[in-house]
Amino acid sequence: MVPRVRIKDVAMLAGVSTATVSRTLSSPETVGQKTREKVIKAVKATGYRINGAARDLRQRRARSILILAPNLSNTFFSQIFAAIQEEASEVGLTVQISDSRIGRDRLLSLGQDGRADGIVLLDGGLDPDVVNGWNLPLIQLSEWNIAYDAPRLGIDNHAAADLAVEHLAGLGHRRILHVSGPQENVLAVTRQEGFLAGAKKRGIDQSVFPGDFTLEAGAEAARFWSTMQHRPTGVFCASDECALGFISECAHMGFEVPGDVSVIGFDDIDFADRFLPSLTTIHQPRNEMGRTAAKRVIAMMRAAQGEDAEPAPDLKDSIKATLVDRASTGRAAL
Amino acid sequence: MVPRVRIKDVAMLAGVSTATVSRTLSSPETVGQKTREKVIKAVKATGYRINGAARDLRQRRARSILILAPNLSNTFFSQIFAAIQEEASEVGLTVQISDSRIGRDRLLSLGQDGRADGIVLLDGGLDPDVVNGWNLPLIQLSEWNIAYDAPRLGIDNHAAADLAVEHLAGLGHRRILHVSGPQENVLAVTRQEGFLAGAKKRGIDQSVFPGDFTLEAGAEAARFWSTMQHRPTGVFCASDECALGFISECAHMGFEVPGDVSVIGFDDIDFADRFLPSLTTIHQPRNEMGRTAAKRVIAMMRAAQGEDAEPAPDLKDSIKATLVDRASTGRAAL
DNA sequence: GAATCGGATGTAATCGATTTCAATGGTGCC
DNA sequence: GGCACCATTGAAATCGATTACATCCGATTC
Repeated sequence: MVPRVRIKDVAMLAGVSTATVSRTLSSPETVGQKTREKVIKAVKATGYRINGAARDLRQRRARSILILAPNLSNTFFSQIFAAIQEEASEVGLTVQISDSRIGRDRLLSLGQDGRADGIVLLDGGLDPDVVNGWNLPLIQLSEWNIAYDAPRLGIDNHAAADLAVEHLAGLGHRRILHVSGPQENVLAVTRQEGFLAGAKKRGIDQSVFPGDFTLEAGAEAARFWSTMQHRPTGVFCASDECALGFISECAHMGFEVPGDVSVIGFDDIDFADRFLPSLTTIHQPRNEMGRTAAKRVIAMMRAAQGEDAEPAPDLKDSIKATLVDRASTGRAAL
Repeated sequence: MVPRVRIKDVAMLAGVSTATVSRTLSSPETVGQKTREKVIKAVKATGYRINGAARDLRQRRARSILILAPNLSNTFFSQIFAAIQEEASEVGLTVQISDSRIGRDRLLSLGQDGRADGIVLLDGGLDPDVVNGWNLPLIQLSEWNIAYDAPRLGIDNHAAADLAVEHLAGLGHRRILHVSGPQENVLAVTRQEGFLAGAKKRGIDQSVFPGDFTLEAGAEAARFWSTMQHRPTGVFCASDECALGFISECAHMGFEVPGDVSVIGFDDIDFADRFLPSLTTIHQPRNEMGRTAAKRVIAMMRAAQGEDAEPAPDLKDSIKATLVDRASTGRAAL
């Protein structure tokens, strides 16, 4: 182990005080020309890097954003993470990630140990006491929970579900099955409500199969669907994975999509476009979601640290979901 | 903003010194029964949480692992991230992630600002000076670079490619096309070498189409394939995305998989199993990879901090890739 | 020439924990 | 009873930066 270079070493080498070195690095304009040069030379010579822990302690901030999601391996989050990290990196912040289902105590610690100064929360299922107990700038993204005392950002899931129904109805489908997500999930419930409202509004014969967003649930729903007496001709799945599972199982059972049944998904994951048939779905702009959430929470962090000379930039609150019409939906057979 | 509770406040409330509070929290067995109880009561009453920055500074460690990957939105990494975070969380470490393509200086800082004490590197394309300059426990995962002075972990890509060739050859294919990855990528090059060696060994007529792992490259390769005079009957793609792109484009052009051409991918991403046809591919155990890498780097961190009373657990170094035989490959037509 | 001003720099306090070292008091043994 | 020992505890040093405050010095003003 090479002994680390400290600010004192640099100061000594440059023949100045540590205060001057610190100033040279953080606000060079307050240091004299010649001194500045000496210091910079010494910094280069020693390969000095500021010790983050020391700086964080003194400044009572962590220069770090914490992302919490209920399941890091869910590929839906990947682009969101990437977008947040990009925004963060741009302003010199680091990014921590953690699964949000790691136990109450650990979770509380994450938000209270002073090593993060802002949070992007992608989980609406946590104990509100924990979330509100963090007392940090926080934004809810995608999922939400009204008990959390924090702004939220995401698409209008109710309206998006209505888009799906509208699309199927427009193609002449009069019987539609909804494969829902887990009932404890806000997104699932809201999409289902949107579906039900949309179906009712249009006088459509609806039914719901309880799923859980997974491929397997979709496959199971397909098997159920095949046994129905009056088979719905349209199916709206609460997630793309679920829709792919449905279609895949249909193929195995000898049904054609969209010939025998039109299927529409939700999310527009990467493979939706390349699946066979390509999947009609509701597009969630995940990149934009991550980016906007990051900007928001960064603005909140600035404000919390009293740097809010200028007000936080005006960011639009709601993100617009759109329907992408591909090959998995078609006219209803008569 | 609620003023944070400091250790001093707890000490005062419990009527003891800060040293005793600290000890109660980190090594309770050294504190008297009654004192311990008083302190714990005071901790609960105040809701005290240790300030991470202060502790990190004093102990000269960060309790954090840094993950670096060339593109966070690549869904191949999701499971790896999840596995690493799980292992880390279990031993009380936090996880930072960053794109590894953020510029030399930022990158150097990440490994030198003392806010991480171990690194899992998923990028073999960084400047070796930067990587070796970190001087932190580090493990290379999946991708690697011999110029990095650090252990590596991953599957044997050469052998895995041979598995693919063997499979196709076993099905009677005598002409095989390889859709490669970018030539500056170690994985791509090694897989290609394995392919070439495997083909030569078996007297197979080979050709290579230069791709870049993406869906689009696969589609492009398919268009190229369709124009070949003696069309290969087997195709080995360097990634699953690429294979899906190939198959999808084939379908659009009216070819059948595996009727007209057998396609095999690489990685076994989540959707490989549910694609139509389901994709024969080389399975990379990403969960195990992440988990093992995390264990390794944690052991290295322990050793670096002098806690290596016991030697690091004996972890197997190489991870085994296997071929998953699904529906996208079949006997070669005569 | 004295007083004033302000830019550049240094000294020392500070952030909030951990840990070394010394002091204390109780216990057991002779 | 006296002494050695051990378990507890506290005072103060420490980690490595930032920053409030004091100081110094040359230039400007009257």
